[in-house]
Amino acid sequence: MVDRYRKALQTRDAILDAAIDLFIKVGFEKTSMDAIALAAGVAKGTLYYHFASKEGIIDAVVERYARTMETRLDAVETDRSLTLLQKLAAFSRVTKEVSAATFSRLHYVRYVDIHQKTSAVIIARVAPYLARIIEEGNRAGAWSVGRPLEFAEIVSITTHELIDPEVGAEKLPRRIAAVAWLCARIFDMPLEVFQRIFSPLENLGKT
Amino acid sequence: MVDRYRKALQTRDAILDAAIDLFIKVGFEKTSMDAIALAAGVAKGTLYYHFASKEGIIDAVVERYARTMETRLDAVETDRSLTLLQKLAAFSRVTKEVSAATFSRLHYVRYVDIHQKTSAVIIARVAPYLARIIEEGNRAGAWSVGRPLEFAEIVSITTHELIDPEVGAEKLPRRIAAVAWLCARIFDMPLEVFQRIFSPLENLGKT
Amino acid sequence: MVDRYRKALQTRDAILDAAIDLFIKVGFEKTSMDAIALAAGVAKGTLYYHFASKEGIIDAVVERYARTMETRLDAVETDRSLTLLQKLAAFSRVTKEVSAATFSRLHYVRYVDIHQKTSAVIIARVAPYLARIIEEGNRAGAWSVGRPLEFAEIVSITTHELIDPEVGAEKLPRRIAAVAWLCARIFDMPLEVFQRIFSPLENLGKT
Amino acid sequence: MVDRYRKALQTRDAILDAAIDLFIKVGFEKTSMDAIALAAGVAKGTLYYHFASKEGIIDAVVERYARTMETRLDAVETDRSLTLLQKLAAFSRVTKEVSAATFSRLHYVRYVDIHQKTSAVIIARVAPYLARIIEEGNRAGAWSVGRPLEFAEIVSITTHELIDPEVGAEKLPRRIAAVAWLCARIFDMPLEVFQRIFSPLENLGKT
DNA sequence: GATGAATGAGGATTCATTCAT
DNA sequence: AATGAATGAATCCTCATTCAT
Repeated sequence: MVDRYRKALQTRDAILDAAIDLFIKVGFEKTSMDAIALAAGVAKGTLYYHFASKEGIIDAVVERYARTMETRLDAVETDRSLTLLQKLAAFSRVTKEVSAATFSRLHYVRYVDIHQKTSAVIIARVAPYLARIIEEGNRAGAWSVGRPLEFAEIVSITTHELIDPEVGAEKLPRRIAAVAWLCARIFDMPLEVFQRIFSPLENLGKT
Repeated sequence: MVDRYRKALQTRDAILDAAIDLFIKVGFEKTSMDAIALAAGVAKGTLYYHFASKEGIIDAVVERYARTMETRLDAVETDRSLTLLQKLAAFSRVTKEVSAATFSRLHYVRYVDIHQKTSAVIIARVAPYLARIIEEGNRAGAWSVGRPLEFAEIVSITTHELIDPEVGAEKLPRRIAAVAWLCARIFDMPLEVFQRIFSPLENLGKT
Repeated sequence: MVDRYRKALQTRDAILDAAIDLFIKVGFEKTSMDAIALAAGVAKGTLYYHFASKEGIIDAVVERYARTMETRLDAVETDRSLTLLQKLAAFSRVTKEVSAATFSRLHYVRYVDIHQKTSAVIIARVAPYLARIIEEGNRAGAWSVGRPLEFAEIVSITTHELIDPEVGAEKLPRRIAAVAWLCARIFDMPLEVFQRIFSPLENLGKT
Repeated sequence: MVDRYRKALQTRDAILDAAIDLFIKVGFEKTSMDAIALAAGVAKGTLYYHFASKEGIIDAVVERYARTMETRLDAVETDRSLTLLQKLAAFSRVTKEVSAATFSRLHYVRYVDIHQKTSAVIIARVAPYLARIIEEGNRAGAWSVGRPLEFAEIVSITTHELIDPEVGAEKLPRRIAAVAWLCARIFDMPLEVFQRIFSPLENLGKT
């Protein structure tokens, strides 16, 4: 009973793994269900046993990583040992890491639906974490940033968007520097603070 | 002779008009060449007389509007009667107008290629105009903004990206306010200046 | 032991009930085994425990109702208290009733196999009852009808076939009238006799 | 121009010919679009250039033969050189011939939609011809048949339906004899008249 | 300059059936 | 007696592209 169920979950995961891999490599539209089945080592029909459609697979993929992101950010948010700036740095690091592992790759899947779905996740489920950190700083008098949520959205999307290899990977360092400079102004803090915070981003393209 | 040539151009334009219309309405991928031919009132073969492929049509569409953008921004840039702030406002207004007419609509065409092509145009052919205005201000001592080109890219893409109806049209005013607030900080100028500059953006969604 | 056996029969019947319901609602071809299993509240594998195949289910469905028909018509045939005309009326009534409950519905299942199987049942297992009544009348001198079996087939199929809602329910009364008129001629009896016999048919469509 | 158009019509007809052939041989559902294309000697895409869908092909097939039927029956109806009985015989012969060539074959295509579509054609577009002949006879006093249209429907469908090889080809002669006997009674004419009229039907199964 | 008939590879989805448990 | 995960063959349809006229 239970074994059978567990086995099924494994199959489901194998499909998801194979799918995300192919989506990233050749794009969503150009990934056929045949290819996914082949890569996952299951029959094509099995795909439809576990997911309603190709669209359903993508939803599952996005959801799986949205969950990962939330779990990681929850840990940061509830960690009382961190200072505000450390939380900011942790936010940047975590989003960068999870993103590097999946989101940022998903982002380049040549399919607008995915693009929109990941953007939506970032806006709705990631940016709020950053916003809450900013608000905390506002209350504590560490800085004074207007429109925390909207600002968080801008920064989150911008780092997600501008750092697009296709637009020109060589520009990455200068862009990160620009974001750091921008944050320094906005938070009214020394440039070095944000240079340190954003420096890990530079490895992004090298995955 | 010339008439025939002119007629051909008209046909070409009719195809482009029909294409952009359909791309926006139902998306690029879901727009078939048949549908374009039907909407343009020409035979399917005619499409291939004027364009090498479906991809070629999209390139032509993007190019047509990149040209429009450049022409308009050239006029702003060479207008000696404008002050720096007026140029900033003019830049905002022009990009908004042309965008509203075509780019922003193209942007929502559900096809990553278009998305990337318009983003590329904004980065490579629109942002530099803004960067030059910022640099001019830097030189004139009107403000002091680091990394002008990268900053111009961020602002251009951000206004292009964040103001996405699908992400939530109701958030538009607050986001514009956030951008205005951000610029005020960056340029170190009164908030009202940028509120005035960005206020026309609010009508974007209402087209 | 017996309980288990009884339980199994209940499951079998539940499947049959669910199947006939779906066949009638959406047609045989469009009814998937999944749908039957779902509607019957059993697992898909159970279907194959009780029936060899989808085809097997339909045979069982047809057989179940052929049996019902025979049981009812046997009762009519062996009822010595009925006059010939009463038997004729009873035949009409019984076939109509059973048909209305199942056969006529089965008949509209959009699948030729079923259509043929029900027609075959009517020809081979229902018409003979009518034929024997006619022959009895021939022998008794009540009427003189040529080719009793073939005539019985024609009448049975005709009533089964012509009274097809899809062909036009509004024509039903006039068609029944035509059959009555035809029988009056054939049996050489007053029209009213058959008008009375066939009148219950008019409610057929209203089930 | 015109040549191209004519060629297209030929292609269309070739598809229709191939389709009807396969429908009859292996049934509608079991005839794949691939098979039709192969048999017609065209590419699969060509099928969809000429017909919207598989369903569309069947509609075209039915319509083509409905037209044939009408053309032939129009000729009979307007032929002033024929007596009433000759028209009756001609009706029987024509419907038999066209039916033998296509309709009756179509009728056995194992697909309810076709079955219904041909039945509908017989009811709506064939039976009325017979009804008009009967009415003419009623007016002329040649016979007195009640409910001419409904009677025409019954006879048309019956001959179409009962003469079903699958129900038992060996019963055909006896059934035709039964129909002849029935008509003799209904029209109140000598049996031989109708025996002569229906005799050509006996060859039906031998196609 | 324009046409439209023809192509054929490619892809998503359905579903009856099997079988280990 | 019953289950449900897994199968894979089968099928309809889409569509960018070609080319003779």
